[in-house]
Amino acid sequence: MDTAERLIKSTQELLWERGYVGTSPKAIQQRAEAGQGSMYHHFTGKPDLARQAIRRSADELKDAAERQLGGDGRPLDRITAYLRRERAVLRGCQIGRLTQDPDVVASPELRDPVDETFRWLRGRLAEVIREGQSTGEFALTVDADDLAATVAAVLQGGYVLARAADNDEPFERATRGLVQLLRAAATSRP
Amino acid sequence: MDTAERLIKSTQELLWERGYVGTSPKAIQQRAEAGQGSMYHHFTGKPDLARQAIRRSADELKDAAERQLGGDGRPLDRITAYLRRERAVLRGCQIGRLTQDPDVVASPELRDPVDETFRWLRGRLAEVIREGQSTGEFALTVDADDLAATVAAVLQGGYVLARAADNDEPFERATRGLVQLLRAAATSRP
DNA sequence: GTCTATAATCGGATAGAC
DNA sequence: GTCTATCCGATTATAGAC
Repeated sequence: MDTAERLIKSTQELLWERGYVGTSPKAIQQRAEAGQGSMYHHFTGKPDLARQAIRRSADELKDAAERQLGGDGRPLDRITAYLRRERAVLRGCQIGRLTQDPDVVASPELRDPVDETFRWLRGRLAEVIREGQSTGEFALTVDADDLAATVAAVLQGGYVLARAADNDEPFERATRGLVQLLRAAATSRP
Repeated sequence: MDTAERLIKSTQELLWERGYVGTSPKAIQQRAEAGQGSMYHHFTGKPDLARQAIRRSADELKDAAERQLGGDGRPLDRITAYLRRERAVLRGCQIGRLTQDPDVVASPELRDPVDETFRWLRGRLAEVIREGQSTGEFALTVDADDLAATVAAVLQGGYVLARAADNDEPFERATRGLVQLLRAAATSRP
């Protein structure tokens, strides 16, 4: 792995662990085992490096989500598989955590990939839900775009609750509660 | 309002806007219109001040939640009222945002009030849900503690999605989707 | 209680040598 | 491409005067 690549990877990790305001160029350089000169040769500065790291993380998140959502099972099973996927819960979401960073939301350059990622995720979830509505697996009484936002929110909120408790349990409860609700709602009479 | 009080209030606001790592003693002093000497006279340092500010915010959150959850309406209506309460969505949750702060989760002193707040909230929601299950408003097929976590997670995740989009819409969708699911699940046949 | 002075360290870079 | 030197402001205090 070359220097520029190591710098991006280190920045991804630090943004995940400490956020943008909590991450210094020096910390990035040390983790990447690169000198200051190298960093400022390959990137114009911290915002530039962060921009590229965030784009990389966004792509990784989309790929990982598509692995469950794009499967060939039934829609409800794919959503359930996505919710139940093995996750490092206490680390939180590398993209979602950036929404709490004042410097990220204030900068269009940094917020754009975050915005785009969740927009894509909600759209993709809504597609799967609509598919399930056409087969009768999902209740027709619930708007697909609303429900997609609910599913994405349970994950993001599950991370928040787990980190507050320093324990995976609230995350597991939140996702399990949602799956139970989805199953119960599927068989409902409008 | 005396100086110590203004310092706490300013710290609450800054923790909400910028988090712990993003908030400096100097910024707190300026917002409170207090000098350095005053701040270090009343508090031992930034962690002490943050601790007191977080406790204050936690109490405020609990009071606000209890206003809807402790009403005398039907359980489903109280949960719905809590979800639909007027909120400054784009500001996010003053307590939830702290879970993304590395220095907060690393310090028991600072994380404890956050943990306690969400523990209380989930417990309170579970009580209301159990009440609703006994009256048939909530499906018995769903575990009350799980569902309570789901409800809390939708709110916390709704904030995340809204801040990513710089728009209230995803929050409104997420909460609306949950309300629709709750209604649909209530009438389900196990 | 509040003020000003002082200080060690960090943050985020630029400049020029190699 | 990478290294070292240098810079200026911010961070998080402490000390002592008023």
